[in-house]
Amino acid sequence: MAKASSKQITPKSEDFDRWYVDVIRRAELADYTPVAGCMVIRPYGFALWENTQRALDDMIKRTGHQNMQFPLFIPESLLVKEAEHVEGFAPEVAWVTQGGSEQLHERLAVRPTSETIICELYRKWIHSWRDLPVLINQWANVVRWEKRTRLFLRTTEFWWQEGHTFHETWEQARDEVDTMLGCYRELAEEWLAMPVIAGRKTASEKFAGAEYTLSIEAMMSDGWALQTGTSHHLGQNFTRAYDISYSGRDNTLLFPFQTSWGLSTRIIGGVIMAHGDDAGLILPPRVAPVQVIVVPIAQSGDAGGPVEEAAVRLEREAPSGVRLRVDRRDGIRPGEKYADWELRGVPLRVVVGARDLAEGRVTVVRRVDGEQQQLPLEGVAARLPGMLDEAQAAIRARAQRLLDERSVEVTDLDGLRQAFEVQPVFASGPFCDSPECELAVKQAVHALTVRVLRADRRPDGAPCLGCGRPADHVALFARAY
RNA sequence: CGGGGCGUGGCGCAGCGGUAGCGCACCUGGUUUGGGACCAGGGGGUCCCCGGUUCAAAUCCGGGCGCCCCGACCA
Repeated sequence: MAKASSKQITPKSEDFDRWYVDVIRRAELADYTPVAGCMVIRPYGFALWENTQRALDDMIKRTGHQNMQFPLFIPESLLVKEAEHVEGFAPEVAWVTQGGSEQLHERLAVRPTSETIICELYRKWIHSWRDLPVLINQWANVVRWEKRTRLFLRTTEFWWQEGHTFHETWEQARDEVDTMLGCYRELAEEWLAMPVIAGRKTASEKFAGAEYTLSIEAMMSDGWALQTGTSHHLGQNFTRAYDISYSGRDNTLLFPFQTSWGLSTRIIGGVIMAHGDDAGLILPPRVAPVQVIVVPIAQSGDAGGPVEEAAVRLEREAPSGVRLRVDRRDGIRPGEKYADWELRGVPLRVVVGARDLAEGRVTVVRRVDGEQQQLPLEGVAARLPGMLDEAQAAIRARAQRLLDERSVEVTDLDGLRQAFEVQPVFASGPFCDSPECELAVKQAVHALTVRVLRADRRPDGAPCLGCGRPADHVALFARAY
């Protein structure tokens, strides 16, 4: 039976943006704050981020990097040394001009990213080819002054990791950039169940100061693209500007090649939009703060009875590593508990009630598709890890199906136009990567962007869909957040 | 930065000259519990701010401030 509308969230199909905000606030992932454009990540949302963080941090360490921490502030003189970089970030930098009651002699930027200060410090520390490679990472918050913000996707302050490395050769930096993009792909696909398309950004979309930028792009369930991780080959642009030089193997003075790569809390927005439905979040088990919710169906006067006994048994028998919780809240009926945990995206629900218990069974319901089964209480706890793996796979498969269904091939601008007439899609087609053709694409379909030049596809001599000259790439075209 | 809209308990709104109300949420007690319960009681608001008009302003007038939505720019 339909309840008062205030208990429900806006249906996705009715208004995707409102659905998105409703889900985040009702599931208590995050909220607005008194600070314009800045959000607060609430415990449930932060637990989701922490699980994501842990998975990525392990990969960062496994690939040989170490964590460290740099200052929040960057002196103006430092920030401006790399021309393209400053120009790119200038409109988004927040400045500190006063400390206590005293005017500062030099403005301090609140870091929008840390390349510049890291270069300044490593200038002191890199002297020899033996000091290379430098492989470091920091988890930090950064500030980019945004005119228009959206929870998780674009806020003035956000949280991320930024990796920074220095290498002897261009090729080593290239390999690093590839490796880390691979980690991001693994995180997105294996942990967050979001299939992604990887590739290189066009000149207009690359990081300010980079030689080139790679990214992974995921499809949200409305067909829009979300860039969920980026990896930049910085060449020697910064190391020359910041005068990081070292003595090489042949005793000549050299500039190292540099990379940087980042993944932010934005990816949480991706998880929400990629998987969620009208009932709320659908979280992949590997990162879900609560993986299994046990709902006891209490009967009046049976405190300590068989229902509670079964709940306790599940708690005790759940294999370590399974994040299981029993919802013992009093005064809330089971239906409301179901709705509540569905909203929060918990992958599995175990319903423990007298009726099933009389036959020695419990009911297990999977969030992603509502699939329901009665299983013997005996041994059910041991089966949870397997069921969680299946749920993870089901979420991934569902996202893959969406991506497949809404991907199209195009060969000319007309085809591109037609592809977007019905609904937003991921369109792929031969592309020459000239600024003129990029503009032509943007004009052909409103708000359309070149997401990436796909790493997994070759044009095989097909003509560019913009100019007709032989294309060097297959580009992914989509509307993007 | 251009166009539009809105500021009234925590949230969503109504009231548009006579001193503030509804739904949800919240608190207490009880009955309930296999899909968002019910009954009874209760707490909570300088009606965004400043000024003006009036016997009387949430309501009318002037000026601020804040926020949201739609467009141009962006992880």
